[in-house]
Amino acid sequence: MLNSEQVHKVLLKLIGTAHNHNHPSYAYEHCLDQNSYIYVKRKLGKVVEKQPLVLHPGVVNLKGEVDAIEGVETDWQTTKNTSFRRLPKFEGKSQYGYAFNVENEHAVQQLLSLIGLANQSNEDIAKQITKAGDQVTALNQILYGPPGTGKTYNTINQAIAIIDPDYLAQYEGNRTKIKSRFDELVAKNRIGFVTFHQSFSYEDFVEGLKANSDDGVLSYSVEAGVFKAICERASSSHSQVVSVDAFEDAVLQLQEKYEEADDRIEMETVRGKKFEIEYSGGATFKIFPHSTESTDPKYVASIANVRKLYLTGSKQGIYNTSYVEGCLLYLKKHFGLKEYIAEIANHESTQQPFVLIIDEINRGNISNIFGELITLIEPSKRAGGAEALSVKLPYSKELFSVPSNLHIIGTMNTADKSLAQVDIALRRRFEFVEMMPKHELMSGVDVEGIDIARLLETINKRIELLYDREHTIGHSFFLPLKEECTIERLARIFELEILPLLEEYFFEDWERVGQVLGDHLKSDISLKFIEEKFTDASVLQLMGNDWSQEGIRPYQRNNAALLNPKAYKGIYDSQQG
DNA sequence: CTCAACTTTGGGGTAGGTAT
DNA sequence: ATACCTACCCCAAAGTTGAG
Repeated sequence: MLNSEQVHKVLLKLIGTAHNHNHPSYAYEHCLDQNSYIYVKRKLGKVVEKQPLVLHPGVVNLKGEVDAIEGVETDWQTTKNTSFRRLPKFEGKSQYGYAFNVENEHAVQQLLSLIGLANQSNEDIAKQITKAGDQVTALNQILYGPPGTGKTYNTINQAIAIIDPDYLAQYEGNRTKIKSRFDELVAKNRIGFVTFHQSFSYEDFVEGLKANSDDGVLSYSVEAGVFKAICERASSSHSQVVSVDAFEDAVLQLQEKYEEADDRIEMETVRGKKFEIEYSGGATFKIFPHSTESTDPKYVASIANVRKLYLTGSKQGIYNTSYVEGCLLYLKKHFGLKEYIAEIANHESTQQPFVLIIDEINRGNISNIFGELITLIEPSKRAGGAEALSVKLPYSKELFSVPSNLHIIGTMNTADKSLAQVDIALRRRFEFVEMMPKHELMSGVDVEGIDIARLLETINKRIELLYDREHTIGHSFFLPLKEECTIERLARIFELEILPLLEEYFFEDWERVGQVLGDHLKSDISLKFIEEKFTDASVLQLMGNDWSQEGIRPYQRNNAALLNPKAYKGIYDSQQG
């Protein structure tokens, strides 16, 4: 059984000390939120043993639930010891709460969460633990695999997994939700997205000179590239950018609200004093306290000071503190501005992550694009790392380093360039994650009797045999069939995507393309996707009897087969031929 | 628009009183 | 002795002023 001092300590631990510096003589007051208090009995210089914890009279509504908690005991008699001084007097008399015995900290915790003001501290801790657990994702990674294996698609998931794992967990599988969150994060500059190509250069990626013509006078300015921009944002921010953004956002909302309302907005100070504000476009809000006679705007709350108070929490050097504080309070209450202090606490350990997605990373010339910065990417050489390194940039002459909260996700198409050919510099610095076709994703998709999963699996097995596994075909080419399950769609996919891809893989070695599609096993010629351009008869007609040259046998696609289900079945089932 | 120096206000904490 | 009340003091917040 806990006595008054122990309960008090437990509450301090669970709720924090923020609001309980003022205690009446007969009780410790603990503030749960703005309108909710609980008390612990208190005797000066002594310890109260019996039923030290006093809860709001309203808990009686939760009688059943409270009784169910183990280690909590009450006779449901309102105590006369400790009045709820925060509650208005009822018919001229103080209101009293119910007194409890509690067995241990856990019991107190359960009581608190029952009152509805769940001890968020615990939830937060739990969240942080899971976050830390998920945070094993490498700083630099490249998703590689054959075309159509959903590499780019997966970078979106990865990026959200890094930045907002809770969101991903919540909406796992809900593509539209995830995509919209992704777009939102891109808009907020938390995620950067670039696609490399042959002519992508250092100037685009890190920094370059940009010519400005000002009335015919040419001048040059250094312009930051994608990479430098996101690095700066990631490092300068740590958490500030996001919070400051949230703050500016809230202020903007307030200003807009004022415009719309076309009238003063009423606010309250910390003590509940009412005052109204006006905004006339400047850097301050004009204050009109209710309890003052003067009507001209004598007082102002500068927005800069509201921001300062928000960021530092210190009232030092801020004039008209009461109103500045009131404004901030209003922003928090009406525009959901979150506590900045809390954010620092949350993110100091797990800095806000940023993500740069580099699509087709192998298409760019790595040493041209990264230049000397390639070393800075290494986790150990990041800012704050063990062997932190920085470099002076050539144009701006600024000292530059890569922050450790920037994740880089690349995608690489192994059909373009096999892994073995990849720039050594990249291989050393990135973790490579293989993405292979997942034919099982297509299982159950049936187009006029064609088992798409089997079809894909068989094609890929043949390719592996004839070429290698890096030139297989991804499942995503066939994904549209899940929506539109028709032979016409399948024919389009083959005609426009699969066949061109195969032709490219095999350098127009048509015979092999045919083999991949099982044409060699089909006895019915009309089912072959690739047919000889000239029949024996026409060769005879064109070239005469003596002509017998091996090897040169032109092939062409047999478009008729594309719409024949049997032709597709023949790919994996030789019985069909 | 900022700041410092001021007065006024009112709520918390306390001691000590009162009722039980 | 305990439970509760309350007058009063103190101090931070609210409000004021004038100068820069």
